[in-house]
Amino acid sequence: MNTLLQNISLSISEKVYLKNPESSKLGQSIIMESVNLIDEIGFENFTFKKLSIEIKSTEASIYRYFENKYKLLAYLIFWYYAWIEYRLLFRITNIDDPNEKLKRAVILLSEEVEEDSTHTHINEIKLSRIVITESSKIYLNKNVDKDNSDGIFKPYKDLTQRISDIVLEINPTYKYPHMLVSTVIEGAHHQRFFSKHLPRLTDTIDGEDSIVSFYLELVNKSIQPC
Amino acid sequence: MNTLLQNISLSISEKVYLKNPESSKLGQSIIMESVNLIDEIGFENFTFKKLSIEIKSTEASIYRYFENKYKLLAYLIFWYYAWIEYRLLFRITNIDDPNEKLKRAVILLSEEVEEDSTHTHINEIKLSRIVITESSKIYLNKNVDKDNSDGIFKPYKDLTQRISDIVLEINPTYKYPHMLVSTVIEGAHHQRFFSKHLPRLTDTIDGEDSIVSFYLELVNKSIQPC
DNA sequence: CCAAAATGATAGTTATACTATTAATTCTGT
DNA sequence: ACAGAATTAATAGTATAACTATCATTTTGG
Repeated sequence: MNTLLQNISLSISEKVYLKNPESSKLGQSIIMESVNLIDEIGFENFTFKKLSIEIKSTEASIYRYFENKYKLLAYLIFWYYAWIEYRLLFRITNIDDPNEKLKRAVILLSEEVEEDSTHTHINEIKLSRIVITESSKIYLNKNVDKDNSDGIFKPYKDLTQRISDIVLEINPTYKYPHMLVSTVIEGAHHQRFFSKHLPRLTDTIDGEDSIVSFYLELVNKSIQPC
Repeated sequence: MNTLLQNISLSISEKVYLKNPESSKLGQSIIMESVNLIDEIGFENFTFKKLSIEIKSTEASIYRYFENKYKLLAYLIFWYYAWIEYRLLFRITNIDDPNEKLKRAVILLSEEVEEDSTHTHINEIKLSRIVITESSKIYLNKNVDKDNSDGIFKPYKDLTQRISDIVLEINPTYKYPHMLVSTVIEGAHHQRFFSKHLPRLTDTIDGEDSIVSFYLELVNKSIQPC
């Protein structure tokens, strides 16, 4: 998988960048260091000025790649979702039982990312923490409709659609496949955050990842026709 | 209920304000107009400068009530959750069947707010839109642990706890009551937002509020011991 | 090796997020 | 009703963020 990942490039809408950061050393270091810096100081405190110091470049140069820091964040988030979809395909190839496919999908969506494929210049562990804390900021704003019509949410929609299709394979009459899947994706992020910072909103059980267990059970029961 | 609401004051941690906005005309107009302004232009574009113009006062005066705009937002969000808990108590008094109580709670959490009690100086319809779009911004940041230790999240935790208790009345062995309830609260907000801006992530069904139906079914099935 | 493209260095603009000071107004208790 | 206290208004000022513009320097590809 790692060897494949370095050869394919995850497709992200051209509307999120002015110049493809994959296309140059500088662009790649913008991506790599922005992940480190956002993870460290949080998106609110993150500025292009600070990033330019980290990468020993200038604000103006970063602005040649991204219009503003929200677009850069969008790039990172959608890179992540494209990466998740890519891993999903890997985990379900050659599996025929749709129940098993769905189980693997839900685990992928709700488990903690611990794997950092050293073959990309992005630290996936840090990026997954950024996704948990910052991802909603790319759509919870007044630009969402324009961004959506620019197609930037495609990787997210594609992932949701793909898993919804598995749900419908199991139960073609289930009425809310997309809501179920987007509830799991967003919910898993929230529960991860809550378990760390607001544990009273969650339920911890020794010796198990209760976020994974919770969503596995929730999805299973929800799609039963009973 | 409205007559009661004007007499009780919803309890919000004193840590979110410097001076209680309920205690003066100026404070009340800060609250009232901030709801109008945030709903209109979004929290990112909202500034104390703009608010001061709306209320025909000054930035400095607003700063005497709230440390910064995040604290003001926190005040609004927790006012909302305290209001929701208050309405919950009203809707479930004299109901004995825990299944009916839970049903009413889930409806309250997932339905659209259409009721504006003219007896408060807060427009609840606008506030509910603010909660949908902006509420996560009060905890998805680097201050969350300090804010939490200041107790500002209490109204949210109280509401979650109260509904979790109903879940446990129905099924005392259910392992994830808090996660289920917080998933419904946050999820309902997200689904409301998606249905308006990213409908591909949801499922719309003619003639019904599919967000309410989805969460009613999800909760019901999840807590079945089967 | 030369031209074009990319990057760096620097400066400047506007807006935000505050803090400080003093004057004017309003409230409170006797 | 009035003095003193508290609150609010008016104004100014600082630091930083979020850009834009210009020109010099470096890198790269044919």
